[in-house]
Amino acid sequence: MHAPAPDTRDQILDAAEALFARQGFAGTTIKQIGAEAGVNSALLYYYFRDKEQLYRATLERLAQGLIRRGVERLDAPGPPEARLRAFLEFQADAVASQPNLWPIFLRELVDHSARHAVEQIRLLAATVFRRICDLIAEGQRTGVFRAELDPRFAAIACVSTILHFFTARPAIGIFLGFGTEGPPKDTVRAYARHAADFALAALTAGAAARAPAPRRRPQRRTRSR
Amino acid sequence: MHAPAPDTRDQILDAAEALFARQGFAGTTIKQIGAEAGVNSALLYYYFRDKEQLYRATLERLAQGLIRRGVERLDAPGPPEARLRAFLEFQADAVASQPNLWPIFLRELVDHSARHAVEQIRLLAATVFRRICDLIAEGQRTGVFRAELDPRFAAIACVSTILHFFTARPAIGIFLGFGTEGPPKDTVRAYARHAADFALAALTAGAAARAPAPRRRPQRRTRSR
DNA sequence: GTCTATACGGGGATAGAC
DNA sequence: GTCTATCCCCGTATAGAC
Repeated sequence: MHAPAPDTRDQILDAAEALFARQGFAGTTIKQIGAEAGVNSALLYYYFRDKEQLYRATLERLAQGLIRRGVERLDAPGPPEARLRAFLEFQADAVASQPNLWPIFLRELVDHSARHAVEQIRLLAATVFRRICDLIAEGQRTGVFRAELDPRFAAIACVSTILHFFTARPAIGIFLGFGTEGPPKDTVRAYARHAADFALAALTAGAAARAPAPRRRPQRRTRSR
Repeated sequence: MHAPAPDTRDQILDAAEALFARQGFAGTTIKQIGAEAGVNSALLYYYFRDKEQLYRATLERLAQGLIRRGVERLDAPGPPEARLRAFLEFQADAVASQPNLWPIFLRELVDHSARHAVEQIRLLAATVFRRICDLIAEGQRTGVFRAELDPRFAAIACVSTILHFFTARPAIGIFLGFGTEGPPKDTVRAYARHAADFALAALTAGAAARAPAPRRRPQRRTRSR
């Protein structure tokens, strides 16, 4: 589309994203953002109506990418358990490799009860979350996942095992004998693998895995709605 | 012990705790705390050196209670899986019933990387966290829990399923079709039960549960270190 | 588009009267 | 112990020159 322009506007957005992630909305000043972006702070008011609009713009940009790539994973072909595992690993990787992603949403959750991100979260609910639930329900129908679980609760629990690790990183660093900076990269990767195993095990535990043949129950279509 | 005194000092601590939990450290003003406590804001400097010391005092008070009651649960008699389940349910209940508890520690994690709470977290590591790990290791020795899991990672994952629910409450509210205020109480309780089941299932999945009789393998001693 | 200068409000902390 | 009054700094946002 209209591709070019490593514009001033983008520089401002990048600077704002990094600072909001590190310091939160209230903790970040317009002058800091200007300095980080290499422009005068008054210029921010030329591109954005006020501090809040700039903040909302960073949230939108981040959510877009997350949803797009998350849906890619979830729509890939394959059996439910493989797709779920792939998604959980993607999620851990996304959060670990994009240092602003989770901090900024986490802060939005605790500082503003997600008030500035309702739109984005509704989108997440209708795309990523919905697909995870469908995936789990599908696994339940085919007998690889336990049927007693509420798919929505199960989806939340699966995601929790990954995200809380990053939320509580400083504390976990201490628990595991590292500093407050949190565990090093390879420990993070090891935990991510463990968490995916953990979640999958919880779903499949005692499942009618030995229920033979793919039993062809009328099976309602998924209705991508 | 020295019981009396619903002192001014305590009123200030209570007010500070509530406000720090709702608004964070930076978001709360000395004048707000004074107003909420019903005293003049300058008086805070008579009881506490500055805003930060007041903040640290609230963190200490909360951590004390948490550790004391958590250890009670974990030291109760019974088989590992029952004690772990009891602890997880206690944790959900503690966080749900003490509205300041998790918000204040969560904010300390994201706003200050737990800098003001290192002492408390070290204590948690040496008491509650350690006991959970031992509990899981014990279950692994007796064959009720899967042996492949790293007990420390497993402990983190168990706790995550509960805590993340409260962290992400506004988002989860939207996911489940409620508002940003998050799901109502009975949904929270239902999720907590589910999360405990989920965690226990992950631990016991395919475990030698059907391995008969308490098989008396040489069984290394626990070595309380 | 980008800058300088500044108005305006609010927060932490202290001095000192009672 | 508790209050009033106040100092000083810093943040958002605007006016207006270049």
